[in-house]
Amino acid sequence: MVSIKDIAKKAGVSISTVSYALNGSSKVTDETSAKILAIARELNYVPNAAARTLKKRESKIVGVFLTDFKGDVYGELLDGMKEVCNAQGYDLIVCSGKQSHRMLPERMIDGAIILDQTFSSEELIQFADRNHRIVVLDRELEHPNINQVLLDNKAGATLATEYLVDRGHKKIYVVTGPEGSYDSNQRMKAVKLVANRSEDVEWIEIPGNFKKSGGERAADRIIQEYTEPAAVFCLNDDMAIGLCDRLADTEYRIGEHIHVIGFDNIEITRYMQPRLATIDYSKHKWGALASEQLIKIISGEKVEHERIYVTLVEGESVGRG
Amino acid sequence: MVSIKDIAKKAGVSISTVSYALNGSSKVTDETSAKILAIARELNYVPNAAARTLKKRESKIVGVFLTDFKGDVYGELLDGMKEVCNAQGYDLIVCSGKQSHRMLPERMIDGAIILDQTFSSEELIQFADRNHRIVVLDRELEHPNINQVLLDNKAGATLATEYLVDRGHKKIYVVTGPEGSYDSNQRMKAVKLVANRSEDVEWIEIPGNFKKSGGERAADRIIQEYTEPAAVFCLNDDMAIGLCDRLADTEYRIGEHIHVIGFDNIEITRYMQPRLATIDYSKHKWGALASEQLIKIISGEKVEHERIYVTLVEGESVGRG
DNA sequence: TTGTAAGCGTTATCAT
DNA sequence: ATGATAACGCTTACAA
Repeated sequence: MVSIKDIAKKAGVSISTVSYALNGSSKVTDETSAKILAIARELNYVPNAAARTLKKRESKIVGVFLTDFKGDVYGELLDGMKEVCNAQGYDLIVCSGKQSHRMLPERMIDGAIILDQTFSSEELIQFADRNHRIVVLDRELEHPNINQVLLDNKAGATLATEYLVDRGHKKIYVVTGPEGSYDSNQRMKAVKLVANRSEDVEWIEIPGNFKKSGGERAADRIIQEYTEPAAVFCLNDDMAIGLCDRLADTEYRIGEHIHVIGFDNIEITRYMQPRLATIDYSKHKWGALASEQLIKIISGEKVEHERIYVTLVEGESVGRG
Repeated sequence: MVSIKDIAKKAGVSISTVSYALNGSSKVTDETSAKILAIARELNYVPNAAARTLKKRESKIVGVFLTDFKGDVYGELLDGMKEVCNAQGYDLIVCSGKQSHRMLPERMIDGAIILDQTFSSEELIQFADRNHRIVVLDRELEHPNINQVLLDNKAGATLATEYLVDRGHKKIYVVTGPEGSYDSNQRMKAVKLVANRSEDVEWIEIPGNFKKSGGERAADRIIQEYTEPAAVFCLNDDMAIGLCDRLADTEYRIGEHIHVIGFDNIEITRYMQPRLATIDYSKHKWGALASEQLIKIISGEKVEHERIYVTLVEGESVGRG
C-alpha cells in the first residue's frame, strides 16, 4: 500500500508537506504541490479512510438502518437520502440486521437514520447520550441529538377511514401492523377517533404484521364471518395485497363484497385489479428530508421535528356501501 | 470518548493487558480479565472501528454496489448476501452512486460485490490489480482477484424464446436492455440462436432500457405496426410491466393479440392480469453465493466462477399463436 | 502473566 | 514554505 510517506520520500519532502499538498492547502508552493500531486498519481496513491477517520474523528458517511431489504417503499426513499447526502459531501450506506448496530457507536458513520424495529428506543437514547446523531423515521423520541421525521399517520388514517365512511360503509375491519409498531398505533388511534364519531359505524381490529401473510390471515377470518359487505382498512399496502390475493381465490369480489383500502401507495397497487385505494406520500421527499435533518444536526445546527404529508388515492377497490 | 487507555488507567494495568482481555486472549488471568471487562462495561467502552481497521488492515465489512436502489430483485438478493456475510462475521453495507466508489480503494471495505453499471470494467481491473477482492454479478471479467457469479442468461433466454416458438408464434419482438448491458447482450444472443433455428420465425429487436419506460415505448411501436398477433420477449419484467400497462389502455389484449414474456419473475408479476410468463431464478441464492465467493477470495481461497440456474414460469400472458 | 513500545496512515501544531 | 513531531485508538511483537 502506498502512503503519503512513500510520496514524501520520492518527492524529497516531508510527509506534512505532502499532506498539505494533497489537501489543497495554500501553504505549499504551486510548484512543489504540482510535483507531489504528479507523484501521487504516478504511484496510484489512494488515501486510507481508516487513518483519516481516526485522526479527524469523522468519516463523512451516514448510515440508514432498515429492518430488512424487502419492501417496496425503500427504493425511492433511499434515492432521496442519497441525493441529499451526496450533495453535502456525505456517502450513504444502507445497513440491516442486529450486527450492523455497532456501526454507529464504533464511529464508522457520523450519524444514523433509523427505520428499523430492531433498534430499541433505549438503545437509541443511549447512543444519543454518547453524543451520536440520529434521525428516527419510525418512532417519537425526544433528545437533543435525535430528530424525527415522521409520516402524518393520523391524517392518513383519518383520510382513509373517512373515505370508507363517506362511501357508506358501516362495518370496518382494520388490519394492524405488528405489535408495538409506532405507525400502526398512530393509524389505529385515528381510525377509532373517526369511526367513533358515527354511532352506526362498527370497527373490528384484526392483528396483522405489515406483511402479505397478515393480509392473507385477515382475509380468512373476514370470509369466515362474512354476512354482508364489509370494508377493510389494511394499515399498509403489503397486507392489502395479501388480502386481495387470498380473496381472488373466492367468490367474494373486491369493491363489491369486500372493500379494501391500504396505506403507502407502493407501485404494485397501480397494477392491481381493481386499483387499490390507498394513502400516498412522497417517499423521495421523506428520505431527502431525513438526510437533510441528520446532516444539520451533525453540523451542530438546531432543527425542528418534521412531518411528511399524505393524500388519499381513490381506487375501485372501494365501492359504495 | 473512552478508549482502552482510560480502562487501563482505571484498572491499574497497561493498555496491552486491556487489549488482550477485551479480545479474550488466554494470556491474561481470569481475575484481571474480569476486572477489566467490568470496568469496560462500567465506562461504556466501545472499540473504535477506524483504529482497529487501521491497525489490522481489515474492516470485516463487505460492500455491495447497486446502480440504484429501485428494482424489485434487490430485496431477496441483499437478504441472501446479508445472511452469509453475517454468518461469517462480516457486515454488509449497500452502496450506490459514483461517490461511493472510493469505499473499496480507500479500504473501508474488505471486498465488493458489483451489480452496478457505473463501474467500468477498467476501473474494476485496476482495483483488482491493487489487490482488492471483487465479485461481479453483471459482467465477465477474468482476474485472479475477481470472481464472477452470473445468471444463466442464455438458458433463460432460450427457454423463453422456445416457449414462444413452441406455442406457435412466428413474429417475435425482443425488447432489449440498455446499450452495453451484459445481461441484455447475452440474452439477445440466445434469442437469435433459437429464432434462427426455425425458418419461419421472424424476430425484431427493439432497443429498451430495462425500465418501465422502455416497455411503454416498445408498446407504442408494436401497436403502430400491428397487423396480426405477435409475441414480445421483454428482456426483463420491468419492461414487460410497462408494456402491459400501456397496452391496457388499448383494444389489444395480452395473451390474445400481444403475447408477452419477461425475465426475472419479480413479485409484481404474480399480481398481473393475466399472469406474466417469465424466467425465474433464486435471487436469495444468487446473493448468498456471491457473498460466499467474495469471503472465500478475501480469505485467500481459490474459487471457480459460478452460475445461477433459471427456470421458465408459464403465464396466461402468452397464448397460442 | 503483564508491561513496554513500535507502528498502522493520517492530520495538525509548532518550529524553523 | 517546509519539516519534525505528536497524536488519533488500537494490536502485537518482544521484554520482563
